[in-house]
Amino acid sequence: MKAPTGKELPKAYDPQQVESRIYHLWQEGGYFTPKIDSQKKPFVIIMPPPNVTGELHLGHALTATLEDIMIRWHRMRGDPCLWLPGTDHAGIATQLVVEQQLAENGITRHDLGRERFIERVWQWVTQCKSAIMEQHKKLGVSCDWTRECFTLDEGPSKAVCTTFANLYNKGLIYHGERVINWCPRCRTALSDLEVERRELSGHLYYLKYPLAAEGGFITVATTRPETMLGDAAVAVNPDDARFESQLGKQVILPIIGRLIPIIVDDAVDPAFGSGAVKITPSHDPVDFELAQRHKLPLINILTPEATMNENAGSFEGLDRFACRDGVLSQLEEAGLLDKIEPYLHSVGHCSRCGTIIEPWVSKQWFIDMAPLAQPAIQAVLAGEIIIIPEQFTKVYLHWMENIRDWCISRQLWWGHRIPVWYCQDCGKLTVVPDSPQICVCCGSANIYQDPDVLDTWFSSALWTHSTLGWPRDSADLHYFYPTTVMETGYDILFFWVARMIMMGLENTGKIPFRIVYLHGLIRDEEGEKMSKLRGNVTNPKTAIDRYGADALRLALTLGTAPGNDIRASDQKLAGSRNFANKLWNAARFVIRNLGAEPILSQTGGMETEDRWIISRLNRLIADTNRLVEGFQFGEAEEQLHHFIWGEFCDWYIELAKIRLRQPSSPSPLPVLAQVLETSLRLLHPFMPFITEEIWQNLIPYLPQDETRPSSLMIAPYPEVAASRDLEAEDEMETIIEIIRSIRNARSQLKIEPAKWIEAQIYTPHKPKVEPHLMAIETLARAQPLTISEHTGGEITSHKAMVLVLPDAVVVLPTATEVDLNAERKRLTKEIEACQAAMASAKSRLDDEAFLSKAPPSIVKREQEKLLDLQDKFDRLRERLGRLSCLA
RNA sequence: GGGCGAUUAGCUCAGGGGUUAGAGCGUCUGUUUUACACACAGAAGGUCAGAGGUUCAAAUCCUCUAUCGCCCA
Repeated sequence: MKAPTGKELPKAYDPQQVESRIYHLWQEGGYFTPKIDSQKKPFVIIMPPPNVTGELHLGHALTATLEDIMIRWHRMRGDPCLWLPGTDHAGIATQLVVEQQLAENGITRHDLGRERFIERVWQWVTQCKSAIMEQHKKLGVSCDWTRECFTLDEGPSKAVCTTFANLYNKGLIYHGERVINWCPRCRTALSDLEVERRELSGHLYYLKYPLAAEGGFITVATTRPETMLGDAAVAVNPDDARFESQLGKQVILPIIGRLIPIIVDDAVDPAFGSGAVKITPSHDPVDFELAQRHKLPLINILTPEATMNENAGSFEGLDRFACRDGVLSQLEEAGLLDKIEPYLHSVGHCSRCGTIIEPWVSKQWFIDMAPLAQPAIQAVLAGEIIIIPEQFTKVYLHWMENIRDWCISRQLWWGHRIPVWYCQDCGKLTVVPDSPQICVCCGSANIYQDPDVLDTWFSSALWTHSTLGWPRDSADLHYFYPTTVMETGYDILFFWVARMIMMGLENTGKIPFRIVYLHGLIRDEEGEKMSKLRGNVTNPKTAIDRYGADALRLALTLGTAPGNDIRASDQKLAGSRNFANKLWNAARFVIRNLGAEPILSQTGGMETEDRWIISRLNRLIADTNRLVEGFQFGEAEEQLHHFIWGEFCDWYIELAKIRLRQPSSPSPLPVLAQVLETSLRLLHPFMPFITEEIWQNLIPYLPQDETRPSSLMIAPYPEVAASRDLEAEDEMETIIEIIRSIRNARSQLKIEPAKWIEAQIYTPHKPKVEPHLMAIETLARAQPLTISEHTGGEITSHKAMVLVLPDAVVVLPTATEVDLNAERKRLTKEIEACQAAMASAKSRLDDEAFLSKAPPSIVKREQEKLLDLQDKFDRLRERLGRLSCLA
């Protein structure tokens, strides 16, 4: 055994002095890297890779905390644990960040050219990745840094190309002309999910289109009048009688002068606007489909920058919104603007840069999702994959059942280049995972690669298996796949989780994970979503520097439920820091006393309070394990908090102090040490730094144990060692109640804290209470203190205050300041409350239905309750009666 | 338009058929009591949004209403 150093711990816990030192200790120990043991089932989490767009925010900190809790818990339980970290290249978002940096110097990416721009992005990425890693380390995450991955690494890139080629060969990836969401600022296509719809108050413009053959007009309503330049038809609902006479006729498209037909289609809603709608196949997804059905021409009027092109006639070169004004004024001059109504409509915005997106026809790559969705739906329906909290299952299924094709090509420079080569000789496509030298059809070397890149989420969708080596048949893939838990925010259920399930099943034939755990969003104190725009983003580093990593972890997760949003605040951080300090000082007390008694013996008897705290500890162990197993981390933390602060510190340590002062009874030190050590292990997954630091300080004083590991993080997680000691719990409950009642009375009587007060205890449970007289005396400051089996009926002094408890009556005979009226009032109030409780118990017990239908245990409990109440009621009545006699 | 969730103490939230509904923070009163003032002791504070229903029993399950929030079209 190492000799106790006798060095005192600092008076307050200072995380800054501890955390980085402890993290190094763990890293040097190599505890983060799992050992593959074919006999054991591994526990695996693939970390959601943060974007390399900047530093981590509190949402990432929450993700990392929850995952670290699970990983540390499983690791301590002896499971081989892989927690694989990584980062995401985040194509459009990262490109935007670097473009903004360039813009500060007045440069665009086009000034640099593709190659130099990419170099520039890599510089940024390198710096960003290390910043993210540092932040994660500050938070204490125990992930396996030796397996860290980046989406653009060779392995994951190989997975991307392989998947693309496979899906292409199966006919599930196709190249096609569709109306997609186009961001004119990013100059790229976006998927439907990357479009954020915002309600805007705009206008509904009613335009009059002249009929070609005769006089008159047909009126159409639109929110985007400038698109009329690309109109190919006017459509009405076939059942709409208002337009019967105009069917099959042609109208002259104003400004342009093109002749376009009036057609019928079921898709037209007769209730919208005038009932007739303009059809712009190139600039509206619904119109596009309608145009396909009616073989209407596609007339594209926009450039990629959303200025008007040559098809817009005299408006060529004008910005889309300037063009709107121009079109409106020309129509007005021509008397063709019927009316304008205010109109609330939802407008798509680029979720990255906020620019209003333009539905735009273009040739893009798509994945046909429906065939991939089917097995992914089945996996969840069959319970192979479980979603927590459960209510998101419905959301998932609904989205999957109505899934639409996914536009995966992006006109960006940063990302996985699409593995498609076009032959300039035969015009055919070569789609292979490896860079080909020649066309697979004609053998020509005259081929060039598609300039576009893939949606970032395409590579993210492969993350659970591409990080483990797929498409190679690697040892990691064999052992760690399928992974166990996918823990992430509910906001990327569709973006990521759903797609991972589909692609995991498609590529490996197996589900990618068994459990999806979705956490809520972090909000600020006012409940606002955190965003850079609002400027309410907290950097985890700031919080850690001020309060410590453990405090941040606890503040983010204490008392929270899965899937619920979380409000972050300084108050919560301070509360968590206070708890850390409380634990620190409890440990300080224990260690100081252990130091005074160099040899710690495990022998010696146990007092009731020892049995009590150990029984409570066993209950805590059972609860904690049950709750963590059930993903109820916030609740588990609450139980730990309650035990350590409310039971161990408030009662057990206070009781132990009394025994340490007069060493005749068995020493509480073994129990103090045992309870502290076990609590540290229980708390470690949640607050790893402080628990490790205390543990390292504590173990030199503990009995030597060859099996004890060198770090708390690999010590075994506590398991229930003994059944509850209900006798001890009951006894201590009585003692605590007596102490509380005297303290309460002292406070009511305004007795100075330092002053001793005489107290008499009357109880039929004298043997139970008697051994604790010293504790009651000290903690309630009651002296002289006597105990008797009599009922207390002989109290005659009107000065006395009588406290009626379930197991005892406590009399304070010299409570000189007792106001008789106040005392009568107090007793009457207690009697009333007692009566009310009795009445409810009685009415239940009088109810035949209750007696026959309720479980016997409930009935029995109710009977006991009534007896106790009756007893208390009698004693209260008796006391009140005597008081009345005195008055 | 469709769907999901929330409504519990002044605030932030747990709890999800079975004692008299909990925690943290805040408030009030007192205290340097030798681990801790980042603390201790005590107290006040709730018709569990409203209305129906199911049940021996509802904060908890069902229906409707109101308010707020989110997702999908």
